[in-house]
Amino acid sequence: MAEPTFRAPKGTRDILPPESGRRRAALHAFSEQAELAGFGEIMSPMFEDLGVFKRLGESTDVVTKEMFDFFDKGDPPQHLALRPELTASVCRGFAEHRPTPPWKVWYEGPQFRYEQPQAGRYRQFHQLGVETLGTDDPQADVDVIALGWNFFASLGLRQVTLLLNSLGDPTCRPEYLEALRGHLTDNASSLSSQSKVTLERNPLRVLDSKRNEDAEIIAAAPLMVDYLTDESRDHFDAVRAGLEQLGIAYELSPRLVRGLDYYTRTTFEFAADALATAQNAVGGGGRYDGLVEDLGGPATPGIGFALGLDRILLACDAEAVFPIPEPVTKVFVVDVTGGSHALDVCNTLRAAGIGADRSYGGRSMKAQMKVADRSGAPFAAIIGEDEVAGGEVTLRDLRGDTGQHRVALDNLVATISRLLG
RNA sequence: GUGGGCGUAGCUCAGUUGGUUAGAGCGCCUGGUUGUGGUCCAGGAGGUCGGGGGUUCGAAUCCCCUCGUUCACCCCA
Repeated sequence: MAEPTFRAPKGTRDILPPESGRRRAALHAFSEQAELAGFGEIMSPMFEDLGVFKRLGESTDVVTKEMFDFFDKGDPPQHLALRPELTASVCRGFAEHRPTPPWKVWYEGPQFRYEQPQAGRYRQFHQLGVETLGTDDPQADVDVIALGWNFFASLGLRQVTLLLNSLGDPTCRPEYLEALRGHLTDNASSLSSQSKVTLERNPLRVLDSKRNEDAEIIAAAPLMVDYLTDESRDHFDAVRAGLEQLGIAYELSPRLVRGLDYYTRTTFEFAADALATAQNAVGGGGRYDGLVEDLGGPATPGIGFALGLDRILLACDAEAVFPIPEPVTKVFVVDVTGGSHALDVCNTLRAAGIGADRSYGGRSMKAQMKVADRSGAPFAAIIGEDEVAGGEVTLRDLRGDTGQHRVALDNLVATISRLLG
């Protein structure tokens, strides 16, 4: 294959029609549900001061080695980074604008991480998310989780598992970390070399390891849930009760830790069981009760999630649900008199809200009919010398067996509206 | 960052032990008598066989390097 001069950068891709229409439909479904649940959209910058993301944690790979960072042309230059996620931006925005809590926002957009691409993993990927800041009511957690759950269901996905855990709070976590570190250190000689390194940085992360040699030690490790303070325990129980009240099935996953260090208490992940790849997490989130304060704002609790649109659509493919939407073109105008009548007719139909398209370049009727067929439009409006003379078009049913008949130009919009029901 | 698979027309792929102008299907274009698609038929366009170097009389086919892609580790959505 002759190499094109340029191609989309590694880990990025062009989303072409009609697949792009499917993504837009998914985005629309999400925004609609978020708005119904009282969330308003936040549109934040694609890049931020690097410091905003550094607050995500010094031991997270997202921060330490996956950042697309650069310096601007200022004097002195500012160290900026393309956003690797949006929770930090939302919290920065909260700290900056001080909206009245509770502040409920949703977002969608591309995020960037400098990683090796693989199945379901891209350097530019699209996330949908919500954040509720300013309340630590466990029912806010439930509302957030339910929104994600219902969104998956609305797409038709059935094989999604909600994994739930609590990562404790600043009071009980240190005690647990000490116990965990003790256990892992005692068994360090059997741990994989990578996990030994991870143990130094952040023992919690060792629980994430998929390496066989670590499995036994991880299975025997102490669990956070056994160390929760009464307060965190009560919160966790209330979240579980709320989910049960709404009939949302969840699976307790006591070793679920998340890749960002800011999480506290409620932590969850949506796993797409239909995906056979290593990346089957289609969404994840939790509480981050200290993040706003870290970013210079008032102490503010928060809960939210981010869903990966790219993976969600892969999961839809795997479950054969949420197909590409029907084409918008309802009438394909075939004009064999040169094309200027198609110009008028298309313009009229479009003004009336009826999707209309045509071909260009004065092609033969046969060629134009072929394009009409391919367009998916249910009707072709044919214009030849006869029709022009009579102020009419020939309306042909391309999908059914109604045949074709002449329609006066003045009645075209009404006729098609009636036929489309 | 580490390791494996793969790179032949727009797409999916054939290319026999290295041997003449590199093939198929789909898609695309043009026709099949004067204005009609989805079926059928006939033509046609389109490839420096990812790139570079080497071995050879001769390489898509063998060797080396490189780039791209893909999967996995890591990490995460």
